[in-house]
Amino acid sequence: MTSASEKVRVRFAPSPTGYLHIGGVRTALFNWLFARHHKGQFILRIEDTDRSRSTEESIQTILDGMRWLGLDWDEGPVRQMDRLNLYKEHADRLLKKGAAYFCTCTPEELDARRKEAQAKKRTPRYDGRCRDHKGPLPDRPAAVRFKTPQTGQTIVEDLVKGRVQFDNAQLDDLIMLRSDGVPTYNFGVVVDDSVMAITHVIRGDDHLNNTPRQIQIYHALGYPLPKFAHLSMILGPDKSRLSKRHGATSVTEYHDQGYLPEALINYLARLGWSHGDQEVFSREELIEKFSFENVVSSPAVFNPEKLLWLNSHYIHEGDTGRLADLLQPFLVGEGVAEGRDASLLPKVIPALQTRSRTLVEMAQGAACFFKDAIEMDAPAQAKFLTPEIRPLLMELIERLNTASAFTASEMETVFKNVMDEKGIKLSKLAQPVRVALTGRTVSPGIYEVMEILGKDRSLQRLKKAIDLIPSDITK
RNA sequence: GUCCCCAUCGUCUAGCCCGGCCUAGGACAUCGCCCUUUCACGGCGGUAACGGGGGUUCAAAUCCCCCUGGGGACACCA
Repeated sequence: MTSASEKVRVRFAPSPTGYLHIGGVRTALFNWLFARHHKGQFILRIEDTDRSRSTEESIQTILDGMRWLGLDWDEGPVRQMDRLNLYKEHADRLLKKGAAYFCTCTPEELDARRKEAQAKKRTPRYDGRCRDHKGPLPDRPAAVRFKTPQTGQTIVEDLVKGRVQFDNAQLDDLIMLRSDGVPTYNFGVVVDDSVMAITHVIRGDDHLNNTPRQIQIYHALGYPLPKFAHLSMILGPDKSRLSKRHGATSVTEYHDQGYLPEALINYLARLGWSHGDQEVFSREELIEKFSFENVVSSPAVFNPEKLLWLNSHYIHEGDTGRLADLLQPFLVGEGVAEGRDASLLPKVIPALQTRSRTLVEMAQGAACFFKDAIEMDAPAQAKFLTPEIRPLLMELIERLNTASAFTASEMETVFKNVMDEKGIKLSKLAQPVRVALTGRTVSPGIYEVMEILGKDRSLQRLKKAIDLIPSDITK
């Protein structure tokens, strides 16, 4: 598709003003997939020119998130604040050409005019009053504005949206350099994308309106245009732009809630892109199959349920050893002392894989195998550890004591015998035992649980459970 | 207020570009059944959509126009 001479170079350019947003991740992912598909380069650029809001901490969060998801970059992170002279040089070029000019309007003045326009329901727009200012350079701090062509049209050929037309009369003169010499977004991107030889600008479609202005800057600078691809927004359930009030929107939260990176990647890839009816994709398949041909142009509602389903899918299929590693911190989170009885993990994890949708759930289910004192779920206790079950449990303990071996199959035999003799169903016995042994109503198969726990701990817990049963004075 | 984008089941989407194979397919969720003398997993089946109106055409989810609805942008934020 793309010849070797025009090697694909794309970039993800977040502004470090907060956490790494799920929408940002999707943009990063599409960039990354496109780069990897074309064996091109993926570059990370930090757009930190908003000095009041950018933080080091945020940069760190972004890098961590990218690493967690395996979105590795080939160059960077490049920081815009490290290259101020680059923007200044470019601004000077335009100033010299007469394609830009100094503007001495103060932010306060501009703000007041804008507010007034909005109040009068008029289009807020810079009126160009400094545009034709002649004479000596201003003696007070001045911003540099771009002299946007006021006639004709600018056409954006977009890989996702198609051909989009804008009247230049619609555009006003944007500020390129603030009065302190720091570039604004629209100027910074153009300079950097040009200098960094970016071939495809893939970003959120909230930037589509900025594109004609940027195209004019490319023209003025004499730089070739990259290809553009504007991805539709990710929406919340109420169809407004996905934000914090819709729930978790930061990658960190998904990590902390026990999601697997491959689940998030898979989910986000399918949000706005498809490959026929396929739902589950490995990273390699994604790289192989990704193309803008199949990127959808309409916005998509974020569906946490489906993400959860994918996560459970990947947990079901996951490699035990890897899951064991990933689970570790979550076990600690459940109060299991670090590095404890790690030898049980190879048995515990497979037993829990089909009943855990997240690593948090898995850790919750696993905790009872590692702790001395289990946490008893109160409703479960009330429901299943009842006086009428006491004799059955006592009988069971008796039999287990004399069981030849403490294996799952032997357990089954013991249970069978009790059931036959007492004429009860397994469900009658299994749930109370489950609660006694794990403190919960959901656990691996009950025989399996006993085998993993072993004879001593199993019997101990059963006895303890009997002690918890209220005495049967009413009967 | 101006400009831009978008419009298939509740949700993600296939189909649309190159009209007929669409009595519109898949997935998540939901409902029901089955499997399991345990909790899950799993299997099977059901409910559910082309926003409205005009064209064009023998034929429109598919092409054109309008309306409506939703989203976004209009900063010395990005």
